[in-house]
Amino acid sequence: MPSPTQVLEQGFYAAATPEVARGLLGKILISELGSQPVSGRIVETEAYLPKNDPACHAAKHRTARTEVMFGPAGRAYVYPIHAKHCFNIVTEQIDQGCAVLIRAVEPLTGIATMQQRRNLDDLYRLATGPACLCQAFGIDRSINGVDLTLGQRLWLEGDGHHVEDSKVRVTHRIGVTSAKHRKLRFVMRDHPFASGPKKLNS
DNA sequence: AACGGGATGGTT
DNA sequence: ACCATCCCGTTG
Repeated sequence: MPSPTQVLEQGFYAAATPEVARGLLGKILISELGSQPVSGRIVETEAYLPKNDPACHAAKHRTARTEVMFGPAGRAYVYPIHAKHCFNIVTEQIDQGCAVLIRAVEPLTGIATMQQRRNLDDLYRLATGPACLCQAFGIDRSINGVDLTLGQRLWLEGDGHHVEDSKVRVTHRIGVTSAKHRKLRFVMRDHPFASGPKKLNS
């Protein structure tokens, strides 16, 4: 019989950011933001740290844009970039200013809906890349600050699937210019739904 | 008010 | 390699 699913609660997110990023691999992202539910399995994440991480939006100081990053863990931090959006989950304790970026998921359900939203059929590019998955899941800036621990509108679940360390590759972050050396990207090794250069993922 | 860059992604 | 596109933080 299938393993019971469980909504990820605040305690899951209120931990060290790299641990959360690693732990999110294999978890299920579920959106009921539109009329049709969609879901997918997370295959790629990045950690943005509260201290000594110049690539983190909250690195310098608190601004209007990054306000939710300083709020409770388990809330959505959605920011616009290049006329698109990226979806993050706030981590650690209040006032820390850190988050995990969700970079790619493997589509599971609601695929037709995702294909409509993306105006694209190719399953392998439907929700691969942070801005692509936002479009596929109906995530825009109106979602900024939403509590992801409620199991409503947008949330995450574990389904008992265990991701072994041997299946995880840790690399530098994609598209980040500062702190380029830091290994804070977590990706399922050789996964067909991961973004980024293939050689980085194997 | 003006300016420049960006945790992107699609095209050449 | 190029660039569309636009928001945000910084500077004046």
